[in-house]
Amino acid sequence: MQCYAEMIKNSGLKATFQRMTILSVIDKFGHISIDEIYEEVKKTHPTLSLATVYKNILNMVSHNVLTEVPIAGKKSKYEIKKADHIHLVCTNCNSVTDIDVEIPVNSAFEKLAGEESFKISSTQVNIYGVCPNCSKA
Amino acid sequence: MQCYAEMIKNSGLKATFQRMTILSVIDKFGHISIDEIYEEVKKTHPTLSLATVYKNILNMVSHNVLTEVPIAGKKSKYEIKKADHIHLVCTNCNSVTDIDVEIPVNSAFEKLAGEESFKISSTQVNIYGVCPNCSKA
DNA sequence: ATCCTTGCAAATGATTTGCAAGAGT
DNA sequence: ACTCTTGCAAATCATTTGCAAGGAT
Repeated sequence: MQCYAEMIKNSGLKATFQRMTILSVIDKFGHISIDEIYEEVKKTHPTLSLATVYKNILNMVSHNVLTEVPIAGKKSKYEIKKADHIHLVCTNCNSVTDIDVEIPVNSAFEKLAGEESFKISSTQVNIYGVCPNCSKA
Repeated sequence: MQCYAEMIKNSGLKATFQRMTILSVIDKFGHISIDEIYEEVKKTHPTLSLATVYKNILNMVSHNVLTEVPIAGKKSKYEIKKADHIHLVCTNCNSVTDIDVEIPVNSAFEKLAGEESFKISSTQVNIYGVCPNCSKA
């Protein structure tokens, strides 16, 4: 995840300072909610407004720079777009971890969807439970 | 899905008229958002308040009568709780359909989660795309 | 009789919008 | 230069809360 400016320009948006700052925060945290992004971004750029964070997240999601990760009972988190993968969601500490393998089930999904004549565009898999860290305590 | 009163009482809640009405609407529609529930419920019971719908959805989710289905870019929908299964989410008409098979991947999930020492409590799979109806048009 | 639940209205929180000034290409 | 983007404040929308009255067990 080297060049944020390129990612943004390639999507058709202008590479503003605000967007690059937001992207770098998301990249650093992996999965993060809008208000968390704002809190983080404020530390280095106190004038960057919450409205700007909102506008940009929406914008970058619809331009395929970011992906929304909706989570039951919580606010959505956002991540930099990459191939579909599995999320481990800790219901205790609210952390989200990627499992970086191909979703092992895409063929099964396609078969199922095919039976229903459903045209797949993307898949989203959340596994809820307790992460190793929280299990200890 | 015969006896709403039983479902509610078994969960430890009182079987009020409002809860049974809400449950029957969810049952009828399968997957439905809070404001849609309210609109529907108002038709037969105009005095049932939106606050009551909110309170009861939250309550029945935490008492395991309902399950929240979070959807990227949309408001969550709610369904009557049953075994984990796959949702086909149409990004065109916003409909949600169940695929009523065991999630074909639970063993794969467990293996993956096991490698990470992650204790699974539930899984949530959304497949986004275009449903047969919308494909025609 | 007791405790839980409702409905209302108000409070809070989250998100969106309009617009003039400023930044990117 | 031109167009897109920002920041602010206000507007809007979504959700939660407190409390007195009513309902379920």
